[in-house]
Amino acid sequence: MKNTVRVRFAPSPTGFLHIGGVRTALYNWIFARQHQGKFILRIEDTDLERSTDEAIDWILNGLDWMHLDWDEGPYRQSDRFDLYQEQTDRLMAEGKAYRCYCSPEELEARRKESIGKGQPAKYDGRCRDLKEGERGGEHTIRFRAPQEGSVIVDDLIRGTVIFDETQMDDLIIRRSDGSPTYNLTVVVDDALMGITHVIRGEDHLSNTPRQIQLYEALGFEVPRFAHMALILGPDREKLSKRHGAASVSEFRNMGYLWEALINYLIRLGWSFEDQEIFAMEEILEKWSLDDQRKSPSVFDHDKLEWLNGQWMKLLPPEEIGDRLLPFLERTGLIEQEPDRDWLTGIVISLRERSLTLVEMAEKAEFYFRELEYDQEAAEKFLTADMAPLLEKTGELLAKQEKFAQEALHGALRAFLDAEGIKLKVVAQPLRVALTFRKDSPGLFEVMEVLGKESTLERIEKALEWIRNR
RNA sequence: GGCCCCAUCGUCUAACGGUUAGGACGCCAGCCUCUCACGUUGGUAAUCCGGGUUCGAAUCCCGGUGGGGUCACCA
Repeated sequence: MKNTVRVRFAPSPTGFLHIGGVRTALYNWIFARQHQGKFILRIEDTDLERSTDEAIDWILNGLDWMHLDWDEGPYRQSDRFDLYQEQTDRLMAEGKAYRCYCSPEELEARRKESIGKGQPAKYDGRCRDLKEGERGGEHTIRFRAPQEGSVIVDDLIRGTVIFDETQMDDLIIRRSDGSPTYNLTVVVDDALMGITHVIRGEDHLSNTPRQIQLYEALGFEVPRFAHMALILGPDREKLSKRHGAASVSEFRNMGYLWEALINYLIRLGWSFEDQEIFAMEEILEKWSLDDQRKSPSVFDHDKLEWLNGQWMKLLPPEEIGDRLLPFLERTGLIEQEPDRDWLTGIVISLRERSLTLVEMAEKAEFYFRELEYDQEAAEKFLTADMAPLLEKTGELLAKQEKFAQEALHGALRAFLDAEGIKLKVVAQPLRVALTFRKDSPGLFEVMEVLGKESTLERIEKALEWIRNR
């Protein structure tokens, strides 16, 4: 029987959950689900200086919001230092690691020197073959990397990548303060946790041969690797905060739906026929690591926005209503739970004209309170010669029993036909009266959501405004 | 600079030796229409360059060029 698939997402908690990070998590999550495997969350916080609990919260919340749940963890590497020490001791005992007494300053100086001479900036092996007691004091521990031959990375996305071992550095696996470093911890944990597939960003590809050396030195089975092409900013460099929004929480705050974000991310480097819209169930069915493109992708904000607009219409309006609530609260439009049917009506009227929840909340404002008239709109449409028609329309609406859009539409149409007036003529003044703006959802939708009382009130208010101008 | 990866419209991508090089976002125009949108129809726009291999190359090979990643007591 085949080993069950075990994959992991292993972020370091040194900042917000980056969009590239969440894509890595997404790939791993999907891969695990597709193979009835386990998705493990591991926090790589060996750098005690830079790791914060706050950042762990951001990561957990971000994954949570993206609906990427994990089966094990979160493990924290800072709880596992003993394990790394054990393995380091083993390497030392077997002569596969050694103490290095070179200070950071010393190393820096020698690095500069060799770069100056056009040599590769690798550790020069100064302490590699020290005799007992030759140097002393504060020291790190370095892995004695094999120096001849080559390491072959058989990558699921990139194919066979060959690295020359003569290029390989003796990397530090334990700092002078006794803490373990990334390249050791990642190998030890992936091995001990039984990780079968390491799916991560291409920025880790060059780490892979050194990690393979470590797996072999430790006698661990080497997992399969898959290095996915990176997401780039508009300047074609690795996407970062420099490029504006780059964290999950920012997208969330900008009113994006997680479904859209996932949909967007999965289409980077992958496609299925001419399809653009993918729900998670469909992704699980159709996506495959084997189809993943090797070239990096530029993050396109416009396309994400379009996709979000699609998802705003795709999800049930009740659901969008739920998601909209925090944004309405944020702008002070509601203090308490509004009537759900009413909220749903608002969503239905706005979902075809809002690309994000933020935009929807902004556009919804007129439903909640009376606003200042848009100056241009009022001047153009709330004119003295429109007053009589507006007034008659008000009277007509006042007579309507059933304040539903079809009925209202029919009634007004009949009235206007009898008078020989086009709907167009009264539509704009009416719109300004009801919504204070020159563009809005359909008039009759607005009336229905607003209700008879507010509708008549607002028409009355507009008439008064005309009289006073 | 060393090592590694990558290369089709501006962007995301399809075409896995034979297509008028397809779709999507964006942009432009028409239609729809009570406004704005949505929708819809059409348009704009690409195989980085040079050599091979082949009857035939976006596709395979080689070499350039270009872009990216990585070279920490960060992960």
